[in-house]
Amino acid sequence: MKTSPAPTTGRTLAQELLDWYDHHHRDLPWRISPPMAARGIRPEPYHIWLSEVMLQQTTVQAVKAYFAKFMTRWPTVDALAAAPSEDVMAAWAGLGYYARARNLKKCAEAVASLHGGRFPDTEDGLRSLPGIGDYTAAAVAAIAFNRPAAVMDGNVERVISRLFAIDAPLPGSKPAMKARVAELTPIDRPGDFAQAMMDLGATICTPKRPACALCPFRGDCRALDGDDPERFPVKAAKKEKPIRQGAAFVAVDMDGKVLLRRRVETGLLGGMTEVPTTAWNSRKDGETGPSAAPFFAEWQACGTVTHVFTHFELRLSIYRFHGPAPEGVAVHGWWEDVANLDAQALPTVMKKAISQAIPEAFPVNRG
DNA sequence: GAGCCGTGGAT
DNA sequence: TATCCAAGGCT
Repeated sequence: MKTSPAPTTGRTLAQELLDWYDHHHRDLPWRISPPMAARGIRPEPYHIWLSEVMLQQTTVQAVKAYFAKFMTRWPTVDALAAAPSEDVMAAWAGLGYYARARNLKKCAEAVASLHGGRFPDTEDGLRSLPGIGDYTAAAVAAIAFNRPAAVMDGNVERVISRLFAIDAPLPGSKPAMKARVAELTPIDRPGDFAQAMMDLGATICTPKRPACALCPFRGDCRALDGDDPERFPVKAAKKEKPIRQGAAFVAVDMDGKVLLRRRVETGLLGGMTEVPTTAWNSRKDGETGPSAAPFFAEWQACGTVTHVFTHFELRLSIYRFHGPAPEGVAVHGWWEDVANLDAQALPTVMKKAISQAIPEAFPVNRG
């Protein structure tokens, strides 16, 4: 057991990590692996940027299919900039945090029109673009442009907080932790260092049951010295989620078309497609029943759908109608063929609501 | 600075 | 079942 020490010098730690990365890095569709990099292959900034935005608060597993879809449909940032917003939103549907998709489009347009289709190659330049914050600016600068930027995400926070046994709770301790990262980041291979820290956090230095025996920092880790790595990082307590309730109305006309609407551009599910719903509030369900439907008809109750958002839980009562569409009902929306619902920008909660009323709307072809 | 902003997988 | 939380950004 070490008594003092100061973990070894920053350069040594970085070297230990890079050696580990050379052997244990993950192969990812947007990544240039060390052997490829050794042959002079550089990452494509567009690919790094797109993957980083998709990966914000989102798992690698979930991102892979979306990244492939975007690569096929929009191979360049110019192609993405020229795409209709509705197409981009529909392609993003299901991935969540839809402000990312709106900003993705804005960012692509800015790069295409203001920068000639090339991403800025500095942290500050990247940081000024829509949807690119501290993390993404540093990540793209380091990975795509080999800039020695201090990259800190949730993985890095975990690794650093354990390595130095930082007791101060997040997010307050973030600046101090970033300073540590900056000290450790090597001048050569800053991009690989950043990716190595994140791979380490994702595969070895995990939130639960970290595989410390396999960690390149096992001889330097203060948390491991203390015998309880899971204690880090220390985080501020989070508050509980309120429950909101509402009703959703799935209307199907005589041609088998469903009444849809587009949500306002900002806020929750901004710019996405929905079926008509009441407001989502905390009142009792009886006050938001079929009397709030988009038109008067024999609405049939068909159960409830529960969906958990980031800061509240939603309980939606679902109502179904099948019959001739009243005149003028779709002035603020449109009737969409059930067979074409997959091409719409429907967030998951809306697919759940529609599936409750029309079980065959989204055939379960998985598994 | 703290609240808002999705979703699905792991434990 | 409940909880956490994943390559965060914007206001």
